[in-house]
Amino acid sequence: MNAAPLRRLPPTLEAVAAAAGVSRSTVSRVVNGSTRVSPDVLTAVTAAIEELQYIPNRAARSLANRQTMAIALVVPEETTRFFGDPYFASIVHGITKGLEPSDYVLTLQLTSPFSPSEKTVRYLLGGNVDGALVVSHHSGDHFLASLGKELPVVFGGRPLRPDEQTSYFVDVDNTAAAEMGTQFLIDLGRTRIATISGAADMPAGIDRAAGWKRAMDGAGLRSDLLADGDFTMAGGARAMRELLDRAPDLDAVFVASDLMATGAVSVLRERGRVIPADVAVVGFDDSPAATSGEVELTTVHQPSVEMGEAMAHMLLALLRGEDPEPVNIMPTRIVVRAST
Amino acid sequence: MNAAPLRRLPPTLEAVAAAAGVSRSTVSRVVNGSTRVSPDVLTAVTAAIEELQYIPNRAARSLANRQTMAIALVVPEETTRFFGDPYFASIVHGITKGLEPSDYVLTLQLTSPFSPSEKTVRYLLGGNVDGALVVSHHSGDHFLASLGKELPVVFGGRPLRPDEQTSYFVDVDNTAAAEMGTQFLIDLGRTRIATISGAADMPAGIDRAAGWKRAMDGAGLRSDLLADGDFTMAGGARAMRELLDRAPDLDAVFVASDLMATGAVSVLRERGRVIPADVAVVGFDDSPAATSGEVELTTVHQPSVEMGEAMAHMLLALLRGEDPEPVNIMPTRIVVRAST
DNA sequence: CTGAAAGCGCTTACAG
DNA sequence: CTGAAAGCGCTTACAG
Repeated sequence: MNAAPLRRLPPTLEAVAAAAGVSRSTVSRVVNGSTRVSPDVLTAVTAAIEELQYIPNRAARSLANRQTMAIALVVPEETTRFFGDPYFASIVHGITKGLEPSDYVLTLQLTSPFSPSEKTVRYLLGGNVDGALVVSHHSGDHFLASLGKELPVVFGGRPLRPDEQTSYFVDVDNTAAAEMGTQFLIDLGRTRIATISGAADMPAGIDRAAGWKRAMDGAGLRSDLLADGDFTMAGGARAMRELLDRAPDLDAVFVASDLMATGAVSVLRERGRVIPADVAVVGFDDSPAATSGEVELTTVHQPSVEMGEAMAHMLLALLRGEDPEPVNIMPTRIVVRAST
Repeated sequence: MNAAPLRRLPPTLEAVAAAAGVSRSTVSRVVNGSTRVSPDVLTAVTAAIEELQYIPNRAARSLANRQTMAIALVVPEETTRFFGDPYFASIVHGITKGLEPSDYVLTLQLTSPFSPSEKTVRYLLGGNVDGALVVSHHSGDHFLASLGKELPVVFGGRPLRPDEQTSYFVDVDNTAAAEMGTQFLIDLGRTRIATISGAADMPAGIDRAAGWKRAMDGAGLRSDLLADGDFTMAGGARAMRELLDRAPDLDAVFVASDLMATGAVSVLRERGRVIPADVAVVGFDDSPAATSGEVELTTVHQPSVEMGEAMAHMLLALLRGEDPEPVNIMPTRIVVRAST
């Protein structure tokens, strides 16, 4: 007893061919946009397709031409973190936009940040997708880079180890961008500038901390005030408390993500600091978090949506068999708001 | 000139059969867990599969048995909203969990909240998925309900129009839950209780507003203070400002989502109200937003993760050809924190 | 319990 | 420009 309703079987290529009075080969050609079809045949076939509401069977097509027309969106993050940081929203938005004009669909693979689940690996290597996009603050692990020979993969964010030359990725120059953000604070006359960094095992975390240090060193300021905020709002708050305890006299803080900055701002106000009079704050990302908190944040803007699009375009190029630049570093800039 | 590297073709059923010295039928049986296989053959085949690292070709399998082993996650929301509200994170987390033990993969379809894109419809009806899960505050539209005959669909949230009997969905009793949240405020002795509702075109928005009104009416209190917050943080802030302007004397507010409550709390503090002394706040969801803001929120807890899981289970049952209860209403409860 | 054979709905050289 | 035919890698009655 199968409760599923019986459905009329969808029309096949065969049916269209019969309706149009041509062979299946011909229908296949028009479906796939081949030029070698005479005008009248084209018209007849198009009409038949329209009339029968024909939609090609994806499985049959995949089997025949060895393409799945699917792309995996691999997210090695905790679900809550992935959904909790607006930065990801922008990236995914960009990816969706970039893939829109193509016929590829996106498949979601939420997996552990440490090592991909067996199901994910099997899925990726089982010929279920034509390529993969990896989006994560952890993506520097490039755990899939080894699969680069098996499957075209594009990462969001540089590889953790520079020797992984095989990787394709799009990123910003996090070090230079963080240096710029910190320099902005220095130019404002601040001298006791702390930083709240992302986790030390993530390239974005490492590089932004390095950029802060470079600016501080360059200005002859002490770079002793660093606390790890782990790219979460709660972590940002925690780090801010720690920094305030260590250095009640700090007059500025460069925070490696807007989300963490939101947490930091709460703590600063809780402790009676006026922003920016007492403490100036510069964030990073220019995500919606920058403008949705208690104080609108001055921040280092990175073009997240465009980065997602660029990832999609790079993968699409790879899938076309082209040879795109493997590294795309996009520009950043400072956006000044109320927190400085 | 195709730049894509040549790859060794993956092993097929045929290869495994040869290696194990049996027919393809037999290998197919063990791959699919049929019981009608003798122990020694089972051992031999299993060994061959292991040795060759055989992974069944999904397209071939789909073509033969007319199952895609894919489920669409349809999200009729703006990308930023989808990613901006932690409620969705929990639902998707639950869905992922619920699908984990199965062999189904999840396909992501971000689409317009108003009408599904043509690409989405083609995808869903083109035999690319075996079923769909629709997650959205707008899901009451049940725009896909009409496809219910073509494709098993499970919604998060009740249909907007009660006559859509065909729908499968999981939800909470939003009216009762909102009434409970409001009653909690009444029992605290508050009398001038406002509400910030979700949008009026979404079932969750409508029902929670109705529940608030029911509690107010039941207590003989005036239910004149309602403002729409559109389920966003910014909307919550806007609504709070409006309510405060209209009724500076309000002493409590029931907010239809924690995310909106976060915005409302900011405004209340900005306007010098002490929470909960001057104004008590009750949210809805018990999402991470309830505890990540300036004040930990008392809120109506709904089991979002479990709801996602329930959606997955219901769809899986449908796909098995079973006949599950079409409606699953899950329990809610009050969680008391600092805002009351 | 096991195998031979047909069939799922396409694409793709190969002829013409 | 068009068609006949083989083949993609499985599953599934049907025999035995």
